[in-house]
Amino acid sequence: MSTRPYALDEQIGYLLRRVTQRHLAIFAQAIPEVTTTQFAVLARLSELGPQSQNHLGRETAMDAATIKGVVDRLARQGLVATAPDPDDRRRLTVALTAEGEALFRARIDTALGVSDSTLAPLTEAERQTLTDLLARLT
Amino acid sequence: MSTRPYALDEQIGYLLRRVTQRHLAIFAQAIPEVTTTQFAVLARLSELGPQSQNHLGRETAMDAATIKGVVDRLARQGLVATAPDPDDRRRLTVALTAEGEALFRARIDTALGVSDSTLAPLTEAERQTLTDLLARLT
DNA sequence: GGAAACCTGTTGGTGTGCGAACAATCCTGC
DNA sequence: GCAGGATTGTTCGCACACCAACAGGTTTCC
Repeated sequence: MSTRPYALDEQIGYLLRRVTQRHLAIFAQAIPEVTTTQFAVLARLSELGPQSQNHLGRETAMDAATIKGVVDRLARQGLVATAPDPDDRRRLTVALTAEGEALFRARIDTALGVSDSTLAPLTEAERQTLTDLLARLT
Repeated sequence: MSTRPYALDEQIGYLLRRVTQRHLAIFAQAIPEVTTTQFAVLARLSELGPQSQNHLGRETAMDAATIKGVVDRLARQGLVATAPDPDDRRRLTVALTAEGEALFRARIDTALGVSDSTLAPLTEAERQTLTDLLARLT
């Protein structure tokens, strides 16, 4: 019967949750208009242009049920607009509105600053190391 | 007008969300009885003994509203029990049940294996580096 | 050409997370 | 000894996040 101790504070899942908490708080403080997930959707739409809702979800790492809620809330704010795809009647095309594009552009620098603030306790080299290691765990 | 590009895939928040997703999926597969947050509560109760509900929340990085829901669901499963504190009538003391203690002990090794699986793409040295860097961002 | 397989979006249910507001209780300072 | 302030737990509302089940539409492949 093994009794390896379970050090909660050293578990990767617990650390991820706590760092995420801190990051979300910094983001919400800096950019109150939208959430991190909503901003990710704006970024991808700006980068890739109009996308079907499910495809947009895959591009932003959200399942079909989640992306629907996010798109609905963005549409309610007038930041994206949806339209049926004439070529495939199952699809719903999601596009940035002028307002959504404007908000995204206006907040890019702030959003990059949020990432910097989150990583503030680390040196430049350490930030790069962390980013690289995390990218290998996706 | 600056136009620094916004590389979503390199933003710390997006990376944290994706790595967390992968970790939660591995955990749910390996330990279907409870969630990661519920397991964290079991771990802290096992480590510290009975605690007031709010204090337990602080020890597991959850606010008062969140810890209440988690404790309620654990109580519904019979893994923890709550009792009023005779010395302070505001307080609700939360304690592991025998069943909760047994489940926690029985799943410790599996839970440590979940952390290993999450970190599987990294070498031992890289895992330590990542854990140390994340710990400095809490 | 038509059945099977697949894909798209929707809905309902469960479980975090957090802010804000509230009532009850406890503590502090005068 | 008591008024003001702090703490504890609760509730409500909002926003992810995922599973499972479903209905329609499209593709594949015989």
